[in-house]
Amino acid sequence: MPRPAKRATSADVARAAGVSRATVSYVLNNRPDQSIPDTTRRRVLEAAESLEYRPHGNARSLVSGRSDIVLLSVPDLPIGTGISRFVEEFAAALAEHGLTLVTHLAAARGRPLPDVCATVGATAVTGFAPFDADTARALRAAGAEVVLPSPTDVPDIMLPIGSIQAEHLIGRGHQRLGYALPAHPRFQQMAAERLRGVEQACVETGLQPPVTATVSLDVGVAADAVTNWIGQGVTGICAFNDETAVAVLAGAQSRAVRVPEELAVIGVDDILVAPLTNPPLTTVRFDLHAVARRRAELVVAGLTGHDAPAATESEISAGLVERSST
Amino acid sequence: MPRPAKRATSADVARAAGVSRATVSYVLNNRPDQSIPDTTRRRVLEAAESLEYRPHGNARSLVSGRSDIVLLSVPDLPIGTGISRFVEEFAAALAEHGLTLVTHLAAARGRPLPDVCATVGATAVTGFAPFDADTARALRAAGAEVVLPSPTDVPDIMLPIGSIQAEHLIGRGHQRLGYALPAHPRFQQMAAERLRGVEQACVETGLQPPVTATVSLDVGVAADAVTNWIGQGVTGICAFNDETAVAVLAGAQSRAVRVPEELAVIGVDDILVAPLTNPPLTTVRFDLHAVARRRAELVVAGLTGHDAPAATESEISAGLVERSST
DNA sequence: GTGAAAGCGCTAACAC
DNA sequence: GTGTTAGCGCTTTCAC
Repeated sequence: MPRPAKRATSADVARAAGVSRATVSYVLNNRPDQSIPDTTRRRVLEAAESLEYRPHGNARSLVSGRSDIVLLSVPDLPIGTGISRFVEEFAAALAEHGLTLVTHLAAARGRPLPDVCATVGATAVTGFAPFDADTARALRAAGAEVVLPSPTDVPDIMLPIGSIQAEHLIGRGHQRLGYALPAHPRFQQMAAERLRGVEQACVETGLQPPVTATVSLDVGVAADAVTNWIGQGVTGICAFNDETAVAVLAGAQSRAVRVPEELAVIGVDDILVAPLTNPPLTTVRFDLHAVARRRAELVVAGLTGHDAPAATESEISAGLVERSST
Repeated sequence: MPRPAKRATSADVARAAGVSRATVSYVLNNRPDQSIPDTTRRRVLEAAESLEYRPHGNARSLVSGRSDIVLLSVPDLPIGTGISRFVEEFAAALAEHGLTLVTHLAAARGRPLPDVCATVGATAVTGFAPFDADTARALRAAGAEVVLPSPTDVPDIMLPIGSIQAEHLIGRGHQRLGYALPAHPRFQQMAAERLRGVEQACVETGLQPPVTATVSLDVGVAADAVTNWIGQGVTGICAFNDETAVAVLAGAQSRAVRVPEELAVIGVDDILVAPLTNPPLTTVRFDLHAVARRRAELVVAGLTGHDAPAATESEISAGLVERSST
């Protein structure tokens, strides 16, 4: 069978079916307000099928003035976290609503976000942290109808991770906590957020604030931190993430500090190797799948003008994964 | 200053500058074949600036018949690998050529790839494994000008990982190797590929083929595998990836098998915790950055019709990261 | 050097 | 019920 070199257009289908382009459009979009006889409908459908016709998204969004593209601004963090998982889940969730995800690395290289927003014609733009007022305005001017999260939104991906960690440790009887900060500069903001949660939990329980230390992914550095913690009577460590927690574990081991008897450690993320450390790492895992779905819902809600269904508490919360390191 | 509610169009700029839309187009696209007086040029530029004008990518590609969108089909693998890193690097590399990356999860959920290709109007489609003839044809019919890798291409992301691992071990005097396969079904194909590299290296050196075992991320399972390997005189293990390698390490430790004296282990990926294991994990790291750039070059070359510059050997190769587990 | 006009593929009023 | 027409924002001959 002869293959059309170029992709088929709506006009090709119309010609093949012996109808007008309007009719093709009606049939293919299932317009309820148009009643098309079954025979015509079938002819159109068959023609479209045999020509392998697919509507041209660009042209369509040009006329509707609204694309189905959602832009995600990804912070240029060192990898190993759940971010990529989030991205994939988010893309899948959006796809179910007929939306297409485009990610943009918010690194120095590459064009500014509003430019990208305009060139891809994004209808919605979202990121991990709220956009500042200027950026948000520029994004709107670039054509974005929905910009999330806004500064007033409780960023729904910022779960009370720190509190969960601290409460777990406190519930186990620990009276003096330490916090292991990551060394990478890009993580500082997120780390501060989580540390705040730990501090809050300490205050509420009448404990002193946690003793912080920056722990790079180096056994020596971690070992020194451990020694210092022990010296200050700290018995439980909340680590920024699992990698940092593994470093603390390694540091403790190198100083012959027993975990969890002398020092309990809790991480965040439940990375694949978490059950394989010695002892197996206790950690906080948040359900990226649910968070991503939730975010997709918010985007869709913003686009349709409807309110987003209230988030089910359990849907977006983080869960403790207890193993033997605490 | 009054903000335009809607995004500015080329016509708005023309009006503000007191010129025609054509002139705006010439100025903004720096058309060399048109000589525009500096005063006019400046007026246009200023108008565009003050209106925050950004060209509308959709409309542009509608007329040029070619979008700047590259579609990446991502296999639905369990995360923790370098895939996400590749995606991010790839997106950045494409962005430098003015191309936009859209990723699509090749999972069951979601529409078939050719559909997605057509709706986003992708000019190029690429993936990790070659597309079969039918899919490739459908993609072309959907408007893709470039489809990579083709079955005849040597998939440039499939580096000779297995060989590198095996050669390292053999170079250290190991005479009998083991291979630790991952448990996850989605990894089987990639694992088979790497295993093949190990087998090949063994054949070339006159060794017996490696003793394979499937090692899930469970200490018990790994421990049994270790015992079995030791029983068969195996002294060096190539693991499918670092997570699997960490499992082997844990298994060895639980059976009091000393690493690397009794059993050497080498992984792949250089995950963040690799230097933190006990002993620190030797691994093979491939430069995702280079691989991604290379892939972007291939796409651009295909689009422009030029030949891609030959890959510098060192550019796309994988590198050994020696640590004390071998 | 600059403007007028056509047209990319599609949808939406409005005729017939 | 279906076809005709206009136009989304942009680029691009082709006159002027």
